[in-house]
Amino acid sequence: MPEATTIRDTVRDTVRGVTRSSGRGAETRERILDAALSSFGTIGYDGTSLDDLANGLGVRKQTILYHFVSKRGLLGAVVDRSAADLNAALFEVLDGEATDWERVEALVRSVFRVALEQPLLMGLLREVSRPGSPAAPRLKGAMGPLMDRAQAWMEREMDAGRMRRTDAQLVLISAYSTVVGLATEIEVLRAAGLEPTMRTVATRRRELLRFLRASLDPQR
Amino acid sequence: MPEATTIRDTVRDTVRGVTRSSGRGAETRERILDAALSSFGTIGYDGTSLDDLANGLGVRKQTILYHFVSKRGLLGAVVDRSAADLNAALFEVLDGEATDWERVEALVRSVFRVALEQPLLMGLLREVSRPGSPAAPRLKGAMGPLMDRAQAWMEREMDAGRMRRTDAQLVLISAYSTVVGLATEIEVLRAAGLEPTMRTVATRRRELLRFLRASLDPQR
DNA sequence: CAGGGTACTTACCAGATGGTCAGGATAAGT
DNA sequence: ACTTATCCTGACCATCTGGTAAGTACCCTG
Repeated sequence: MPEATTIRDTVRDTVRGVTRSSGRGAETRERILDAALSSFGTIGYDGTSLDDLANGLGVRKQTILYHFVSKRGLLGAVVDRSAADLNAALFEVLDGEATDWERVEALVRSVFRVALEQPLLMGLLREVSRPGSPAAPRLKGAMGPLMDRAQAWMEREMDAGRMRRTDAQLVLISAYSTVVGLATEIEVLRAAGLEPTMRTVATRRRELLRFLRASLDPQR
Repeated sequence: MPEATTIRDTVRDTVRGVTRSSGRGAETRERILDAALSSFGTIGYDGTSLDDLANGLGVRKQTILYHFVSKRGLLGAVVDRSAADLNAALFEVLDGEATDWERVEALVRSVFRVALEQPLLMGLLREVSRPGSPAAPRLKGAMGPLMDRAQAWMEREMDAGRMRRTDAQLVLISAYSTVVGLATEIEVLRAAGLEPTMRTVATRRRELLRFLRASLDPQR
């Protein structure tokens, strides 16, 4: 368990979120972030104890505080990194060559891919988008630019008549909550004893696309 | 975990949990349940402190523990009462005279009415349908009969050819998660600075009905 | 080899938390 | 008047919480 920090991990760590000095501790830092994401996303922020988190990692609690100053700081870092992951996936599509309806479809597929590959991230989103969450403003700040960009694009499409004129923000939030709701749904399915299949997810995706088409397609 | 208490206490608690002699303390008990529902549904179970809860009621923490033995006991009582409210609303429809598709619509409208009248209840559902929630099995037990009844009815309809044959449980869970997701959505809307309107809710309801029709209508 | 920065730890703590225990007040039965 | 049951409270406590302070071990640089 002690796992003496081997010396040669030095530079080979790809720092994902905020650029951080890539020393020996970079790996530990990432491991803490991973565990924290998992814990926050399942048992919640209040339900997570730094001691438990540290024990699960074979590390002392003070190591966590060394890297992230405070518990809130840790939550902030987790939110930032997760938002960065989401942003990367979505900006890629927004910058891509797909246009019009294809782009909407590509966005939806991209989000669902992330949701499937990183279910923990969805759990975090659900936890953080709670009214009293300490990280709600942080999430808003981290996701804001993406939302603004998407909204601006939609409004350009509407101006050009390629999209039906509606409240872009409302549509975006509906789509967002559908995806986050999917995470809940999967958990409820598990609780009911059913192992969620691809079918559930595919159905939900089809539903969302149908909703978007109904809201946005100028032909209807 | 002494957990002992006297036999008399145990019996008394059990009795109090189910029926509830209408003594002087009944009012206090209900007030505690109301406040607990509100607190659990917003800041969550772990985020709720018995001291704070009691202070908000102008009562000592021991009063809460007197009525509900433990914090978990309080959560259990809150879940039970909320589930009873939901059950009452839905069984009324299931026992009503509406048939076939009308009954499905009546059920959906009934659920949405409850969600609008008691948003706190939706918050509780979201909190409790979390993977690690201490009340997850309790909720399952309290809502199980209703789900079973609905599922049985759907399967009868399928046998009679009035409903397309699908996995009834899957459809029910999807509908459930849509409704609970609505609560989240409203909160996110608030966080984004938009005051949620009737329109949001109506849109979601229409969407859910469309999904159900697509899943169940034998004509399609 | 001295000095400094990084990564991590041991020791410790003040406050909050859920919970126990021993009552006190009031009303109702006998 | 005595008991009994219900409802509520003050005093107290073990435990856990996030957080501080002061090291220790290690590498890199001069």
